Amino acid sequence: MFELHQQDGKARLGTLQLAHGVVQTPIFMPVGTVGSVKTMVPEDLHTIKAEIILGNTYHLYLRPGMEVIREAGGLHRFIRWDKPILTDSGGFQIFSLNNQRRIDETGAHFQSHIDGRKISLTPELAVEIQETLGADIHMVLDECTPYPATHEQARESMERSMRWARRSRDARVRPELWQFGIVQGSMYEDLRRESIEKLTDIGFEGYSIGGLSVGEPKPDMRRIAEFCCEHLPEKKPRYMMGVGTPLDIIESIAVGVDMFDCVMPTRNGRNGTLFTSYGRVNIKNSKFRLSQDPLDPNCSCYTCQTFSLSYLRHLFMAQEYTAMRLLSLHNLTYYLKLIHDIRGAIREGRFQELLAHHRGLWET
RNA sequence: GGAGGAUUGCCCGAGUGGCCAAAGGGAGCAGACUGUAAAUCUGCCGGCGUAGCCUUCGGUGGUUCGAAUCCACCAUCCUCCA
Repeated sequence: MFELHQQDGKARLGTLQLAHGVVQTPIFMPVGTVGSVKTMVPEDLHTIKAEIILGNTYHLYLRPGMEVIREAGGLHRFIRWDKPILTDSGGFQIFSLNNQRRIDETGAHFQSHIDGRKISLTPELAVEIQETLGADIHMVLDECTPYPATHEQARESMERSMRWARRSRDARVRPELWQFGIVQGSMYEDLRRESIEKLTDIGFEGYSIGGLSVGEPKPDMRRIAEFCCEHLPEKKPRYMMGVGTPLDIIESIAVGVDMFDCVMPTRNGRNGTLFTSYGRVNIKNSKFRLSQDPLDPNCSCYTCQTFSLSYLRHLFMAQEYTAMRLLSLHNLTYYLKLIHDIRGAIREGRFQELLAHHRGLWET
């Protein structure tokens, strides 16, 4: 169940009681698409206080395949992560692999990015896979509507996603595992509203806001996030999928979002961009060549407690695996510390203050 | 002593009369990344604020309307024969 404990403005403090444990909200969930938060092992994730991580239906279904995971006794046991897992349905792959898939009423038909073979993902199969994985929370199969979309395109796409949501709900056989519906409707408030009505009529344990951060201007993203939160049920968790930057997360919490996931801390870490208490850092910059300072003096992570900027830059330039691991570790630590600080600020009624600080820090 | 071959921008390397400030790669510099086809991708990379101009392809001199490209000599390196 989801318990709402406290609010500061629209920012909410709550807990999710899931099959594999309790999760505090707001929460940031590191992304581990193929059964691994890239470069991290479970022990690292425990150290940085990750409470729940993501997996992906499409990727895990293709490789290693359900036989392997069933044999291991589910995804948790397979990857040795005993805390909650949320899985995405493959809906985002409909969006990101758009030139090698076909979509019709039955579902999405992909050409595998691994070996080219054809695979079909229906709403029912996506549920079956995710229940086999044993995800504490799984997503209905949806179409992440590309941006820009005309009102008509957005309506068609949203309505199909809503029909799929119905089928997904009907396909469920393990009620102890949560299932979230996903709001679509692009940048159109009437469509978003309609989508919310359809989903709440069906009834889910929580609701995701999908189709954002797909190239739209920031004001649109903020507007739609706020609009959705105003119309979603108060007593259910709200998950903004795939978002985002530190500022996106705080701004979204400010309008009432509870859950987030994003590849940004891990991918940007691997690509040399770091999030710190004083803003963004590109570790490649030559100004760090001789610096004996830590990456972030206000960070408690192993990377910042141990190594100099000079050494981290060297590792990155030399393309050492260690660089990717240390930088991912730092970024994830930053994100989880951020969310922890946000919770504290909500609890103590100074969320607006924290929000203002981060606007100043990132809006440059 | 003789016979061949080589010398290109930070490095490697293509280029054998104009389409060459000179392919390509590396290094370097800067940027991007939002439910992960990502240890990926983009831009810059002789000088001058651009159009354009200026100085470059071991050195010097020459041939030519025009030379990194042809000729002569010099320098350095490599291979083979004595």
